[in-house]
Amino acid sequence: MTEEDFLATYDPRAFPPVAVTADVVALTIRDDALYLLLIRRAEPPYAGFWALPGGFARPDEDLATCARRELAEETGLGGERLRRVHLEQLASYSAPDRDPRMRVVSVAHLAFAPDLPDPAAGTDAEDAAWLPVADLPTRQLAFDHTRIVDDGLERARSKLEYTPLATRFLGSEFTIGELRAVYETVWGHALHAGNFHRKVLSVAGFVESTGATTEHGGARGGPRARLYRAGDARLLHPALLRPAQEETIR
Amino acid sequence: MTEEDFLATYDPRAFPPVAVTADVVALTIRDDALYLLLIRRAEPPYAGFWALPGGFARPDEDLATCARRELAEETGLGGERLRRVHLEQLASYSAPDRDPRMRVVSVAHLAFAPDLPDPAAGTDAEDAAWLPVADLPTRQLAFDHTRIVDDGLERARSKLEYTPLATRFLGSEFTIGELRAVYETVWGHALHAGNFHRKVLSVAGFVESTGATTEHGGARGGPRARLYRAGDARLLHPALLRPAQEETIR
DNA sequence: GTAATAGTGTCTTTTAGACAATATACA
DNA sequence: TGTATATTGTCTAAAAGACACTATTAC
Repeated sequence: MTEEDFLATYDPRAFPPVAVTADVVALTIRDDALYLLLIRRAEPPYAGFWALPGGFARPDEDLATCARRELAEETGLGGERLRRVHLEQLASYSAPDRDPRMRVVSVAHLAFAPDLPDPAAGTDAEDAAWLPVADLPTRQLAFDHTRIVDDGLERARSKLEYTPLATRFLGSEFTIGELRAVYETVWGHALHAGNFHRKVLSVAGFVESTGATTEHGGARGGPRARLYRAGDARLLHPALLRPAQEETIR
Repeated sequence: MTEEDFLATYDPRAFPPVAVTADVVALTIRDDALYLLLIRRAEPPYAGFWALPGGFARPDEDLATCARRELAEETGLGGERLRRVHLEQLASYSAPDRDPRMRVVSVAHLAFAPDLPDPAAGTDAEDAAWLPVADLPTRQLAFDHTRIVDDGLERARSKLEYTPLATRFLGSEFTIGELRAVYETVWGHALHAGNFHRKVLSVAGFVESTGATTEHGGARGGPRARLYRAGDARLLHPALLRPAQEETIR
């Protein structure tokens, strides 16, 4: 053990300063497309670039709390509606040069939200917006946020497979067709309506019936659909797997 | 936006100091039991307690590098043998009071290693040891390390389901029976030998034959077994699922 | 020989997926 | 009326799991 190591064990203050931020990859679905909450940076570094919402942890809060606070501030959301947003830790990003100002370790989080009002209304009018994920390849995000978003999207796709979190993109009551639209939007391809329907109902605790149906049929015709709410399962068993993509396996 | 927030955006140095450590939940298998690498702390806080190996990130290294360095230092491992150890990020732990000295955010990592020589030999003879995971309930670990270990164990169990990482607990060549023993040890229950055998061989890229067999049969009899090495799959498809435990689903 | 293990065969059950049919409601 | 959608039915294929059997080797 070097003397430096010993000192480190003995007193962490001996080490150079590090800042820790919580950043949030917040996803929602609008018009059958996936949207991501982004903030346009006003100040350098990366002034003018879009970046993930996030900020430095306050002394008295853990990073999950920090992430939820940042999300509340940027979306203008609060109370029950904020509580319905799913928030989980994604991963930490710690490349020494990822922020030119100083050493900043980011603990990224992933959020699933139902369609929300546009931000900035209630907030201090920063330039915050829900942008279509499909447009991201044409934009360069600040810092390493492109990588973080990619990781978040992959985690989201994966989470829909074995958890009931797809329901978090919807209101408290929804139809099987709306739930299928969430899967199709996040996974990016069409699913067979009949098989999906049967599968969802066969997984214990995924959804439970409300007994009611929609007021009207679909916009382009069709019968009224039954309404469901999220069930009590935390995991889907058996899971709802994406068709295997050979590329991702090897 | 409060002035404090603005300042934070503008200059992270305005925030109180935080230290960032990489801690490692390093697992190995000995005698059909799961072992965890622990360090006995010499200094307060938690002097005399067992703790996860870990330490503060140096200015020029990211946390994965830091975790691998810590693992190398504590195991006395290096070169090819260290490279064969699987290391992945687990999660970050950030409760404000998790370290009484100051704010310390830990980015925990998870490592799978083949059976290794006992530590301390080559190193600076700290009190480091591989301890049976089964004994942990009787020990109180330092800080929030019990929680971190629990999360690591659950991640390990889950990873064996859909990745070929079980092979990382073994040498470069192994029998199907040895691979099955890894699953049985990590999952904590017996598997059907015949069905496991067929399943492993049926998953593309999980293992590939070396053409050779073991020199001798099993210690208690039986034919020589064929030898395999890890294949090129990164994911198992279809996955090798644990029997569903009703408790974990709800 | 006895016992244990490797590896294979076979059958049943579960699940996934393709495809079809029917009923409902919008335009 | 024509079309889109919800829901259910049916059949096939893939996979999981139970169980049995043979061959090989340690002792």
